[in-house]
Amino acid sequence: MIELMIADDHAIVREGIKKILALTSDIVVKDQAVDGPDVMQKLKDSTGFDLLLLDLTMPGVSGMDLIAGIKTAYPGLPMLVFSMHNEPQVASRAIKAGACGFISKDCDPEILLDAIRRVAGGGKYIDPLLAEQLAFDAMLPEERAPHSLLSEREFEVFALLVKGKRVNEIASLLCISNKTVSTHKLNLMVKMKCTSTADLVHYAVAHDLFPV
Amino acid sequence: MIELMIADDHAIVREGIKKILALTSDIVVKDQAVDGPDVMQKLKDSTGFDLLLLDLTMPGVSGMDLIAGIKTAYPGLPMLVFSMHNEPQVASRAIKAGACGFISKDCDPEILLDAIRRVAGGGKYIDPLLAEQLAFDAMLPEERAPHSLLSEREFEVFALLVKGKRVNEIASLLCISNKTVSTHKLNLMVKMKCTSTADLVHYAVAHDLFPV
DNA sequence: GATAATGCTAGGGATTTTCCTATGCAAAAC
DNA sequence: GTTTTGCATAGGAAAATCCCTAGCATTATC
Repeated sequence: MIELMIADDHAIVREGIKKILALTSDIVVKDQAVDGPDVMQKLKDSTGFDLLLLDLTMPGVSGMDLIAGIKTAYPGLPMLVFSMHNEPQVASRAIKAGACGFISKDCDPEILLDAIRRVAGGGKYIDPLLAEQLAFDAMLPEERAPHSLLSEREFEVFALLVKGKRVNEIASLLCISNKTVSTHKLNLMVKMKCTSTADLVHYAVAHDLFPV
Repeated sequence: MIELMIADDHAIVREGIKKILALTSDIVVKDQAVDGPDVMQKLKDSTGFDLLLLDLTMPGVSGMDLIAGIKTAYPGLPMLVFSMHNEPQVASRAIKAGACGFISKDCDPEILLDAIRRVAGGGKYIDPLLAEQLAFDAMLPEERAPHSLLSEREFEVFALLVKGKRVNEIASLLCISNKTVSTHKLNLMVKMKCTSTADLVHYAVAHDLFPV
């Protein structure tokens, strides 16, 4: 019998998962939490969980920080993380932060059950679709995440642009000519396949770079 | 008997709603769709729906455009819109676009049922929490969300800027001078207390305006 | 060791955007 | 009925940014 806690701020999602799990005989929802602090509190009160099913995007603490915090406090607790977004980069970060598995919310219910059983059993699980994308990323350097192609300087400029700095401000900060910054910007935009600063920000948000 | 269609790209959410509705005897899920085009197709194939339960954030078409399009094509079909985020402004815009009701995904299952029954019966429904916030917003003009202070035209320019359009592009799209667009941009930046386009995008993402 | 590739740096000129100013218009306030 | 306020619209000058080109250093390749 797998006893797990669901952590998600959306009641409908929680209900959905509970109903899906109710169809099984080997998985039972022991408790549920609605945000980061709630998770920590309930983990402290009762340590008899076999698995934590954790939504990545909850109000309050950053999801990654929450994963890392739980991993530190309860190293033996398997965490299966799920997210609305199915960005390979996000999955990768969640795994690095200490999750044992990652699935997308648009996966089939059977996949959810499969993932829960594997992770609760000490195994690992990544959404096959995401795994495939990650594998492709690793195999084809040219096809890797665009931002990993940036040079140091380009990434610096990229970060400052996303923060809202203008070309001239960046030039002052880095003590280089605005023409140079402009060149970096041009080059990084090509590498990132973006055509505007707005696109850069969207990219940064989608990939959870530069967390607030 | 209320026959409805669920439109949501996340299987877990769809399952969750179905299971909640399965507990009732007067509501039945007749069909489901996973994205905007899918919704339109299935509406065309079968017009016998009493209600459309629509997720605002689906891949492809913008949620608001989808609502407006459905409203135009099927004026008699009641739409109950739900969203992950509970920004009052988003709810307000959805209603304006043609939705008959708006609930947040973190509402209680009972509220979902209540909302479905009311909207299918030709009534309206807004999440009480959101309604309260909207009421407060209306009462305290100074404390309102910055973007609610924007004029129609300013909001239009704001949306396009966030989408990555440049001033000149926007001028062409709206058939006005780039100087005018620039003025709108300047004014909206002041109202939004932003100093760069990047800030605008951050704001839009944080408040879940313009869902993809 | 020669050659090629990559990254950081800019200049010059074209283009875009900003900033200040201003007009007409409609609604609201007085 | 006049005044005020807010909105949409631009023009012109100035500033910022873009785009093309290029030098120089480091590293990789052969």
